[in-house]
Amino acid sequence: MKATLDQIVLEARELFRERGYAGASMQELADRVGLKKPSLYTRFPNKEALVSDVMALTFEETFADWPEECSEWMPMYETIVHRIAATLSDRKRCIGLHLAYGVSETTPAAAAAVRDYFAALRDRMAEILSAGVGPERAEDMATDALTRLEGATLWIVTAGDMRPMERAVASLIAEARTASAQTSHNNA
Amino acid sequence: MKATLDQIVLEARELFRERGYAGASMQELADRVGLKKPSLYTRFPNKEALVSDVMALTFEETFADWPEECSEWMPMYETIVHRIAATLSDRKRCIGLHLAYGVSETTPAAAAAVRDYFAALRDRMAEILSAGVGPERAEDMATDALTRLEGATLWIVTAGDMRPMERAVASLIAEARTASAQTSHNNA
DNA sequence: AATACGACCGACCGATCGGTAGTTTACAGA
DNA sequence: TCTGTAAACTACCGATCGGTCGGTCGTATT
Repeated sequence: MKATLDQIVLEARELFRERGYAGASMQELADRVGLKKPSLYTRFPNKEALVSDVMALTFEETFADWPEECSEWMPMYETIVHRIAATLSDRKRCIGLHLAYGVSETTPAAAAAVRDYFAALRDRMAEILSAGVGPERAEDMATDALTRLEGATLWIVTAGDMRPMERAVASLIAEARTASAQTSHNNA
Repeated sequence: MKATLDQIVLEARELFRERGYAGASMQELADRVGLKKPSLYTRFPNKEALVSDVMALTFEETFADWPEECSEWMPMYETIVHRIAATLSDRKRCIGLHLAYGVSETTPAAAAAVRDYFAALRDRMAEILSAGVGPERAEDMATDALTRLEGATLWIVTAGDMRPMERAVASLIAEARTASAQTSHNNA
């Protein structure tokens, strides 16, 4: 095998991130991994099938080497917020957001994969937050946290400005602390 | 003229919003406005040139029938936040964000148009906020407000969920009020 | 040595892409 | 009524799109 499956998925992710779903071509993916186009179709039935593998890989990477469940929630929340922000700042754009806008009803499997990715990410963050701020507020807080992290990529993409992302990270962590303090106070 | 320039730009915007820059084709735009493809090229030199017209139209629409400058800042800020949120909720996605991700160094004029659009929008919001929270905090607050509004489209696009957008609007307005109160207090 | 198989590739498919050359049509002004 | 002009048209360009066909090659099994 000239290229492993993981290499292809990694390169596909980079291509989707740069050019979006419609703008990414199987020909360029083949060129990047050093294969001819027909060889790609021995591994993937079609272009759309790449998307779910790309999202699955991205989710796994986000939670690679994840600490034990017995850890305290606040360091865990800080870690995941920092990891997401670091990836977005590093790659200059969000592959999930680009695909979310790029897929449509003509690519239902891809749309489902993107939807499930963000739902799973939100659920994992809500699970962590739940230990600190209670289960009622956790899901909304996780959703809004992703809203701000993803939204901050707008300024990276258009102007190369990282400061909105830095402010988002700082205020998310600060808000989690205050929310936790209020919850403890209410429970006391 | 079978179709006015404005009709074409309006339809181009809808097409870009749905399919992104790469996914939108001149053929489909021609079909939608009831023209043949070559007729489009009598009005626009190329596909890329549509982008700046689309963004200009969108900016003008956002500030159509804008109240006099002598108005109080808080109603003005509420109005613009509500207008942006209403458009995003209504169209289910943001044309600016879709284009921001969709254009690249191969379409520099389009990239510049999108960058300038968001910069101008942020500046107008900062100008309004400046009267309430002071010029130092205004620009960051305006930037972060757009971050949250744009980010909230993620959940509309992927899951049809409007609640994150509603929460973003509510908390933006609430934060503007508190920030204003703090500023008044400091000045007093 | 015969066989079976997965990885790979050259050549090709119909369709569509952005864009253009050359021609017709409709209408305004003289 | 004639004429100039702009808008729209038919027909086409080379390139690229996602995807497929038929076959080659190396290797592992028997």
